[in-house]
Amino acid sequence: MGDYMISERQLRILEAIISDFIDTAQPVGSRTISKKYPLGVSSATIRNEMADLEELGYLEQPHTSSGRIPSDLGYRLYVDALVNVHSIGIDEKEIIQSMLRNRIIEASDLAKQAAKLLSEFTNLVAIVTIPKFNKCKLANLKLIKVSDTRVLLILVTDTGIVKNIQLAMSYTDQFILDRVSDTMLSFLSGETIENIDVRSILKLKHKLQNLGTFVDYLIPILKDALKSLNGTEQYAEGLSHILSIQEFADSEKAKVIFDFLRDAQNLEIFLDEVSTDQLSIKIGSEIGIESLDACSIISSTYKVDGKSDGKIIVLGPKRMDYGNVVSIVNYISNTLSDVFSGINL
Amino acid sequence: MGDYMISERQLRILEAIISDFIDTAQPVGSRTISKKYPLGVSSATIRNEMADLEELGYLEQPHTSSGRIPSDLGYRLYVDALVNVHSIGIDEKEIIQSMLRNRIIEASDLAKQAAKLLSEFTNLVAIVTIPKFNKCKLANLKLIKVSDTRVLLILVTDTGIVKNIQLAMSYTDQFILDRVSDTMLSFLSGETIENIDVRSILKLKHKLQNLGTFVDYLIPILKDALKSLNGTEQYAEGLSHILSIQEFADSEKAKVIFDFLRDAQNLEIFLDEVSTDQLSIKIGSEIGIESLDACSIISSTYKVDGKSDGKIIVLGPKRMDYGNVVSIVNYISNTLSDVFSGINL
DNA sequence: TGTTAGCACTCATACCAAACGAGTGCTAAA
DNA sequence: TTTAGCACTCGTTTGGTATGAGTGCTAACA
Repeated sequence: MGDYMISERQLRILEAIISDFIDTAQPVGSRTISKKYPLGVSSATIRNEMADLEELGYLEQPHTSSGRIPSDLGYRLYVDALVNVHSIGIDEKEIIQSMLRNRIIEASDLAKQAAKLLSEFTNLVAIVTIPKFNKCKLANLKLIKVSDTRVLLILVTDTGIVKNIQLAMSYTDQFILDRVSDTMLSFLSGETIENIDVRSILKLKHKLQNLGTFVDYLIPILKDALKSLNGTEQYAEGLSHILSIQEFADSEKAKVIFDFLRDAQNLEIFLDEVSTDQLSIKIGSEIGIESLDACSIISSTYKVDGKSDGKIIVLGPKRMDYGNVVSIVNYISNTLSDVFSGINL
Repeated sequence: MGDYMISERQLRILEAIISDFIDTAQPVGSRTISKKYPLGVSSATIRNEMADLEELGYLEQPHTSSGRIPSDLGYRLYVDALVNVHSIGIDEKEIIQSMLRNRIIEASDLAKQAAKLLSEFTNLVAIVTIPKFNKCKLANLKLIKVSDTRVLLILVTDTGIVKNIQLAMSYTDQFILDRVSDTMLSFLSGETIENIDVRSILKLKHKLQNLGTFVDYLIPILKDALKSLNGTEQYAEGLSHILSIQEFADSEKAKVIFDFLRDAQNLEIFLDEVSTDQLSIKIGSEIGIESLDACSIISSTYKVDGKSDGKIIVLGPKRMDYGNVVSIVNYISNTLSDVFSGINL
């Protein structure tokens, strides 16, 4: 990339056009640019340059004799070459830190909170997924009787993530459950969750010989339960922001986005497709999903202890404040990394 | 109620008008009625009756020389006297039964699933709350070390609801935690959550004399934690249906509803206000919330073991199929009652 | 006395042409 | 190479008219 066949002045003009369009949502004309931006050239000159920029594919004209709007390619150039990512303010940082480090203990709450912050600071839709649980190490474990037929399995990782899984079983004496879970813990503590497979559980049987039948019974249930940990949990917040965006003022258009995001099936695939780069910006057709052609997504990946990872996604109209959103995504991504990695005391 | 100063024929005409308006969303005129509905009178007669019905407050005229639309009072009469609630089909029943009785064990999943069904069958917004936790009896309790400074308090009710609360404390030896939680359980088991106050916890101290300082330390933390249980958990589904409703085609209007529903604060109050009757229908201004003036809500209460209760709410435009929605709400409400009460299977 | 036909009137909506104006492309002069 | 000027385009606004759905009222009718 980097090497665009385009003059410095053209770049400046493109920048002005896109900035203005992001502000006003209106096709922008040469006169507007020459008046509002101190480029030192007349509207006629700008007019010529705009014609060239259109020919190069950076601009589009909704109809003859209207102003220009950026094409996806134009946005791409803008994002690559022109957006400057200022760091977010100290106040925002403080809020984010306090909201994410304060009294949140469950992974799902943390993700939800992060999504909320993200959508509030950007006024856009935010989605945060929970890191795959199975790369973390087991730190604590309990089996708790919930009813005569149900048991709650609680897993705590060394990173402080808590996860509970309901098991359906008809063998629910709390005394036995305590013995089993104590033994399991002493046996599995420090193991990564993904390594807790049937084979390792089988060894448990030796340690609990007097409870052999119970363990036999428990193993397939545990196996199922651990499998259910593989799904990606995600939290979306700020959907209603879509309704405030001019591009989606027509509720038909808003509905397209809503319906896409509601369909979990879609979302799962969508999230998988989303780049696993540290930070990725996809604009309109680059997303490759027709119903999101009018949108851009900015996504990032956060790592937990450098291993398992979760995703952060902001979805908005192409006409968004890229610099601002990128900086917020970055900051929250990093914070989330830290918090999940257990650096939080 | 029951005794409306209104003739049989006026009732018939009102019914025809409201039915037609629910179908078409257009103000309905006298001629439409005389043609579409076999009332055996001419449009002129209907015209006269409509004028009377307007004077009585059952109809409104958006502007002179347009057709009539029902007033809130008109809808009220319609709902009270004219809607007939047919039972829902056997197919629907089967779907609901299988979705709610099948492999769901967590209260929150159950509520979520019920809300989903409700919104899918009605094409409207559905909200389902989980029965208030603090009227349930304590069935199980554990303290689990999460990190050196964090402990998880897990509460299980006799109705099978699981709740975990984070405690920040620097006294986190799992062996001690086990002893304390075992004693607490033996001591508090069967007590309703709301009765677990400081006084009852104080008695715990006697039972754990050798851990006196620990209990001193624990009590204020527990007190805080229990306070945080008072919130009502609720699940809303089908928000996007709003966007398909003519009344809210303007995304400004849709946003009003969205914003109201998103604000948890609002929702909490709103849910408290919602009638605790077995079944309640509120129309427009009857709701008493300005931003919902264009809506009706149909709500019901389901009981768990005749004690604690949860709410079921369907929110839609006043122009909704009341008969259908009522029957679905009723059926799901009853099913939910059953499932929650007999959750141990 | 209740019902109906007829008619004048209202008023939101559709329609259409003209005026407007923001913006362009092109040309010619600086 | 830049700029001023100008003719042209085309979506939007404007205003005036027609349309028609619907009303209220009156008078005739059963």
